[in-house]
Amino acid sequence: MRYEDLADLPCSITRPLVILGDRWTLLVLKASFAGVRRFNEFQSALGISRSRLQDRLGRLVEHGILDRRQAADGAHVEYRLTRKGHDIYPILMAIRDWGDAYMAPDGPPARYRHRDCTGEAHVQLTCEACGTEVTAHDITPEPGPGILSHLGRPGAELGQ
Amino acid sequence: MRYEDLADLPCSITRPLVILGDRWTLLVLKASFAGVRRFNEFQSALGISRSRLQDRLGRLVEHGILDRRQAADGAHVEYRLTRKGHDIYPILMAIRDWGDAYMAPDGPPARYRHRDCTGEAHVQLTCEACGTEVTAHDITPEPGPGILSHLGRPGAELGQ
DNA sequence: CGGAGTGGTCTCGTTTTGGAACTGCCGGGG
DNA sequence: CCCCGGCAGTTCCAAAACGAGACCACTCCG
Repeated sequence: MRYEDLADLPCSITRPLVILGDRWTLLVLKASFAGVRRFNEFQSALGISRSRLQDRLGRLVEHGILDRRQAADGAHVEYRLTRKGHDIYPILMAIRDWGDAYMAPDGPPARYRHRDCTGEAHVQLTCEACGTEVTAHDITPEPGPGILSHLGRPGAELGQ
Repeated sequence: MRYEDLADLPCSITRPLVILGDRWTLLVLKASFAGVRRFNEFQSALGISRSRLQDRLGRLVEHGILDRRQAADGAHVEYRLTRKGHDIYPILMAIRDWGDAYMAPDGPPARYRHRDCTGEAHVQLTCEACGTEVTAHDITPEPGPGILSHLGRPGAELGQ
């Protein structure tokens, strides 16, 4: 089985991971959220090779996560987050919370503050019905509507 | 620069990504949360090659995310999530929320319900001071204590 | 025109990956 | 006891992904 075929599985964790879950993609997006927009800027900020960066940016544009456009002065190109790309932020913040908890022995390298009140922002997994914060132990997955069209398909035994 | 050297940067997004951000690692963890514990079970659930699975499991054990132990019957090996591994769940749920929003045209393939009240669980990025939900636009990163020890180091220009 | 800066491409040697065959271990049944 | 099947883990090789650097085409600016 090829890795890309996983994108056909009816799983909302697997499908994004086929796009985002490789060596550089989420780091490129992290730079995007930090305000990086230009090719050379990405390259020097991340230390990624040019050909790899080209590949990753192209893939993100292809999936509608970044938008590639000529800048106002016409002299260079800009890669900017789309709405879809902007909504990836909670994923990066969830990673950061875990990194702060387990990989930052000297304390958090950065604080991510709410601009309005200077409080720190954190990710919470909450139940939309009762509002309490939940963990993996409190969750039971069950089939949803999106799985119906996949029931009799080949490969349906993979994933959950 | 080698990819693994990124782990030295003082950034709580970059450091976890060096461990978790490759082709299979988060999918292995997704299977773990779904109750998969045995080598062959991981392999048939994911379609990953045996050598790759061996590498990924070993790396996760090495980082204290999974615990490798002999099962009670002594006949086989089990890989179970540690506390550190268990805390990765919000990352997967953030990915799922995004996947449900943008990669599930037929609706969510699965619902993740709160066992106590059957409400659905979702990830929120909230300000711990004022309690409101925030997005990337509302956040201003600033230096934290963990960055001090890295100020004069080589490579400090990378990251943000 | 010439030089600097841009995004992007090409090539080459290295590393990572996928697939499948193979090993060694253990328990159960004859 | 021996054989067999299932298990985790290893080894091998071809293919794909990768890093580094040279190279190209274009645009602005003087």
